[in-house]
Amino acid sequence: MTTLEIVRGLRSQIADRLREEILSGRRAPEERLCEAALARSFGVSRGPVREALVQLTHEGLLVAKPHCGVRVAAPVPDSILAFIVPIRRTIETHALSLIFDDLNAEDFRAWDVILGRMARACEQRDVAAAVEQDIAFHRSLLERAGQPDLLAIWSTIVARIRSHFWQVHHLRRDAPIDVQADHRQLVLIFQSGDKKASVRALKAHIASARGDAPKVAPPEAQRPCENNRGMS
Amino acid sequence: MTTLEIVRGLRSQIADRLREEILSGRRAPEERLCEAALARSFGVSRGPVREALVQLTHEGLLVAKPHCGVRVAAPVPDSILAFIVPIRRTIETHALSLIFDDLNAEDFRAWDVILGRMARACEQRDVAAAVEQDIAFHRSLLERAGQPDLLAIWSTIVARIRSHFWQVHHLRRDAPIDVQADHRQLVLIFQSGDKKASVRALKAHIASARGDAPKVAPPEAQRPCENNRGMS
DNA sequence: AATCGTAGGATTGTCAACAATCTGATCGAC
DNA sequence: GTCGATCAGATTGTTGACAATCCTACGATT
Repeated sequence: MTTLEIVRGLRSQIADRLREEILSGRRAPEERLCEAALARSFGVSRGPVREALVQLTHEGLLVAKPHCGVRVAAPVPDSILAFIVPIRRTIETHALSLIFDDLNAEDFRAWDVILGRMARACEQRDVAAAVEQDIAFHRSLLERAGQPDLLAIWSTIVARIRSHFWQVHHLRRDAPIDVQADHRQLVLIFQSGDKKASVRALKAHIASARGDAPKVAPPEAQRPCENNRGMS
Repeated sequence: MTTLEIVRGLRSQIADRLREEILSGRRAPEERLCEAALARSFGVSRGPVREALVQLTHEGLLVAKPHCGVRVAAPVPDSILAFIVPIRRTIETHALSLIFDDLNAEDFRAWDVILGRMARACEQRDVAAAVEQDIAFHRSLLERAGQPDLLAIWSTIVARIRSHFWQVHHLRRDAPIDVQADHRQLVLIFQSGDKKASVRALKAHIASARGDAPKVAPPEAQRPCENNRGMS
């Protein structure tokens, strides 16, 4: 790790880089990750790498077997995805309800920063950055709610949804969706002060099919709820 | 770590012991945990302790601040508890639906073992053991479903519910609830082969301590069910 | 007397080496 | 020819020491 911001600790940095490599598809599912090799490639010792692997294992991107190292987890099946997206929606709308009456100028300023980064990412066709900002936006809702437990559950769910989001965007090489416009409109509704409408809009936002619902639904998977693409 | 089973790795053992200490109340909320002190008390090096702390942080029992170590997390507020219990219920009933038609003699034999341990724990007024077996029973449902992602989300939720369960039983010194009878009856219903009735029974079994709270959206429409005690 | 700066101690972050365990590949027996 | 045991190599699990950072208490200054 030659020259990187030193403020966040090697564990976090390694975890971030590995997460990005896995989600972008550069690390294939079932691939085994060797601690020593990773440590060498990052130019660090095995200690921080081990801790990062523990973390990513808990995030669901890796699976560990004692004395046998870790492997990249298989992608989340669509049936599970369809099942957990509504849970995510429930959590986020709940968080929004909690914070809505306290929203102030600073909140909207923070969202504006995120929206700016999102717009730039969309322009540059940077899927990685777009996904990150998308998640950052929704995460900010949860963080603002000040409920660490809610955030933890949300994170566990989103880690699964994120992988699917990446996967879809990686297979299809066409232009990244302009998620920025959607989110900006969402913020505008929040700004209007209409709580009910805002919750409704967020609910629709998370469920929105965005035109490209996966028509490749697996044969045996009967979707218990409406089709949707989850993220963004 | 003087004489313990050596098969599971120090990290898991340390994590288990710390979890038990935290949940039982022996470690007060906001208490700071020092790596070196823990390592000394367990008789191991700091490496495994660090990894265990990373794990418990992800489980929500600890909160970490860079360069400042970890502190025991504050207990989960009742409002959050009331919100996440229905989510847990949704996940478990979904898992039961998935596996129901595949249940075989071996599954029931495994449950019988758990029920035996649970009965013994109840007899001996061993809250710790009773909770563990209770959770083990429900976890087996998720593990049997063969969906690691579902299990991960469930674990995140249950970690929060568990702390509350422990807390309640620690404050009230009266006899532990006879959770064993409840679970045995549940298994009997499963054995009858009536899927609908089984799902309904499980749904009733998992109810928030303060009556049913918010509706969670996921798949099957939810119907009101009678109140019941918290976990178990 | 109150506040700021500073030094000491304690704690976390990181590293390189040792010990235990597993994988797989070769070799021999049936 | 197939199956099982054995052994080398690689990989993980663990350790103790070093470096960086932070918290606390003390003292100087206004």
